[in-house]
Amino acid sequence: MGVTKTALFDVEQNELAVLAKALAHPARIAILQHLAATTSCINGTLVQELGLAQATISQHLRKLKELGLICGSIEGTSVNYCLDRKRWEEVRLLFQDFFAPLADNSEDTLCC
Amino acid sequence: MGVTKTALFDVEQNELAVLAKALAHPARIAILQHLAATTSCINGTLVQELGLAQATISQHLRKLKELGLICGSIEGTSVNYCLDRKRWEEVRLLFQDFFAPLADNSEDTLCC
DNA sequence: TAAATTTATCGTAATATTACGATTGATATG
DNA sequence: CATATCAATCGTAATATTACGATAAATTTA
Repeated sequence: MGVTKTALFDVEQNELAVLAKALAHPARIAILQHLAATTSCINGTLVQELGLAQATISQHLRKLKELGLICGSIEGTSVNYCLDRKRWEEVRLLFQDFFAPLADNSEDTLCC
Repeated sequence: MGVTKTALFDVEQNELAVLAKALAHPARIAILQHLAATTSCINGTLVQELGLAQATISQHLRKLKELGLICGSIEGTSVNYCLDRKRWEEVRLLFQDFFAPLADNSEDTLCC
């Protein structure tokens, strides 16, 4: 036990959950915000800015890379990371669609 | 070790991460989608629909309740759950703002 | 080539999450 | 009141996540 029962849910539900998991850590939120603001950065910069160990940052970057949210290109001895804007837009729309259904009929309060 | 270093990040980053964690499981996505579609439901219905054990569903519901996304009102021997629409809207805007910064300038591709 | 610099990966410890059976507590019904 | 019904909680096992030191791999520079 202790393992998510992926088979019980549909593709969209699993995809959303996996993406949410990628956002489920303040360091990864911070990394993405930083990339969105500066259009690029290197691992070393993040280590100084975030205050986590180099190995830890690298681990977070790998997770974001696995989901296609970012990519890195080697530049000398360092690596230049940036957002994958196409993927970013894709994910943005997925979350938008998830939250949309309730955006309009907010007048009837039901049990809350 | 193994515990998230919350103190290193600002309030918004931590809040987003905590909310993302709430969405980081397909069962909770499914529950929220269901509540958004039907305006209310009971634990028992979800047990049948999702195929997870009653205790597991209850655990997921508690997590969503803790974040204020849903609430339940007792109705006989069962509990009627529904979305907290005000909170839902709040969270929707938080994610919208998070994804917004990159929504426009998608023409320059950089390293990706 | 040797040393320095930078990132990735390995190994490991601490903690969190997921899942479920069993039990408890609360309300309805006979 | 006894029993049935339904959800919450407890206890526990399996797995995942987070963090970091140490080491490896790759590239630049002296």
